[in-house]
Amino acid sequence: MGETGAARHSDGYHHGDLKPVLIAAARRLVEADGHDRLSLREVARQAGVSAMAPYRHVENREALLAELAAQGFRELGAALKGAADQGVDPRSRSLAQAQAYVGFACVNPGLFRLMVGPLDPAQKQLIAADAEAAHAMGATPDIDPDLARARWALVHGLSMLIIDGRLAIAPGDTVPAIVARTAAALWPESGVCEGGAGQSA
Amino acid sequence: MGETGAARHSDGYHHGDLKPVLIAAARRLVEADGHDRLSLREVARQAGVSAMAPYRHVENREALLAELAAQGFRELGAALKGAADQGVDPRSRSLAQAQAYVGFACVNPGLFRLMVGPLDPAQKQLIAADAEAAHAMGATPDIDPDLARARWALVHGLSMLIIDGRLAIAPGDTVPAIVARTAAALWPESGVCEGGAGQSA
DNA sequence: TGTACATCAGTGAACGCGCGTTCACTGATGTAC
DNA sequence: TGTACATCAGTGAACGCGCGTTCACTGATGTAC
Repeated sequence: MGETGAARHSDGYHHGDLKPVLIAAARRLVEADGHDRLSLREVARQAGVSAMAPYRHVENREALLAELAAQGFRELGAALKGAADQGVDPRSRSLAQAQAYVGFACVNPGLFRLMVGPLDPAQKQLIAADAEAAHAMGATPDIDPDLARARWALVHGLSMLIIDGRLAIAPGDTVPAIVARTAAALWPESGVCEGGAGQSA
Repeated sequence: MGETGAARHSDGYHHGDLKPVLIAAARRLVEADGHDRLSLREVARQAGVSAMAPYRHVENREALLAELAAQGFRELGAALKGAADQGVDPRSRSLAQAQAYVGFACVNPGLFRLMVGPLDPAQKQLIAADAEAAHAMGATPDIDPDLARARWALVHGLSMLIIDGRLAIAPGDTVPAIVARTAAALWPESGVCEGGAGQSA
C-alpha cells in the first residue's frame, strides 16, 4: 500500500479514491438515463456516499459533466488515432476511422450525446481542446475541407441515426459493416471520384 | 362569433382556443430551452392560464411533446415534398431536398432535436407514421438503399453539427451553400459516380 | 321566450417529490516538534 | 517514540425551489323543454 506518498495526495484518501468512483458512477448513469437526467445526488448514492461528498471533488454538476465529456473526447481521440495507425492505404485508414467513430458512439451513446450536444458556454473551453481530436476525424492534411466536412457529417449522422434508433440494424448486420457499405455507396470503387471530372454516366 | 357551431365543439370555447396557444407556447419554449427542460407549468404560465388548464387539452407532458413532434414531422414532410417538386433533374431535386432538411433543422433546432431524439416507446407509434416523411428523404424509388442511407446520414449529420455549434458558419456563408458544397465534394460533377467503376485517378 | 339543467374549460390550493446547494460538524490521516 | 495540532474527506440536517399531478370547485356556455 506504500506508494511513498510525499506529494501524492491525489489518490487514496482515508475513504478511498472517491473521485474515479464518482466519475464511473456518473458515466454509468449517463448511459442509463441521459446526461440531462444526471443528478449529483444519484451519483453520490451510487457511489455509496453522502449527497455532499461529491462537492469535495467536483465544483458542481456541470463540472462533473464536463469532466465526463473530456474523458469521452480522450477516448474517442485515441480510438481515431488507433484506427489511423492500422491500415496502409488512405482509403482503408479512412474507413477504419469512420468505423471507430461510429463504433464509439454506439458503445457509448449517452456519453456521445453529452459530448456532441448543444454547447454550454461553460464547457466550451474544456471541450474545445479535445474536440480537435474528433475534428481531426476527416482532416488528413491535404484533403479538401469540403470533403473532410462531408466525411465528418456522414459518420456523425450515421452515429446519431443509429443510437437514436432511427436506423434499424437488421439481425446479423453489424455497425462496421453498415459503415463500410455506406462508404462504399458513396465511393463506389477506390479513390474518391477525384479527377473523375464528370465523365461518368 | 358565427361559425354555426352545430357539432363544431373543437375550436372556440368560452376562454378561447387554448390548445393551439398551448402548443405554440410549448414550441417557443422548446426552442428556447430544449425539450427536456419543457415544463407544463411554464407552458401554462406562458399561455396566461392556470397550471391545471393544459390537462383539459393534453393528457400529460409527454403527450404534449408528442403532438409537438408530430407537428414538426408534418412540416418537415411538407418541406421535403415541396423541395422535390421544384427542380427538374434528379440531382437538383435531391440537392433541394437536402437543403430543405438541413434548413428545417437550423430554423427549428429545438423541435428538430425533439423529433430525432432517443425514441420514447410511448411516442413511437405517433411518430412512426410521420417519420416516414423524413425517411422518404433519400428514397427516390429506384435508388440503392445504401446510397439512400448515406444521403440521409449526410444531411442528418450536417444538421446536427450545425445546430449543436460544431460547424462554425463563416460570416457571409449560408446553410444552403454549405449543403451544396458538401454535396458537391461527394459528387464532384454530375451523376453519383454511377457506372464510373473505378476508372478514376 | 324563459327557465332548469348538463356540460366542461379553466381555477386554485395542496400533495409529495427529488433536486442543487448551504452550513456547521466529525473524525481519520498526516505532520511538527 | 509520544503528543499536540492542522488538514481536509466525508457527514447529515436543512434550505428553498419548481415540478407533475390530485382534487374539489366555479362559472360560462350550450341544450331541452
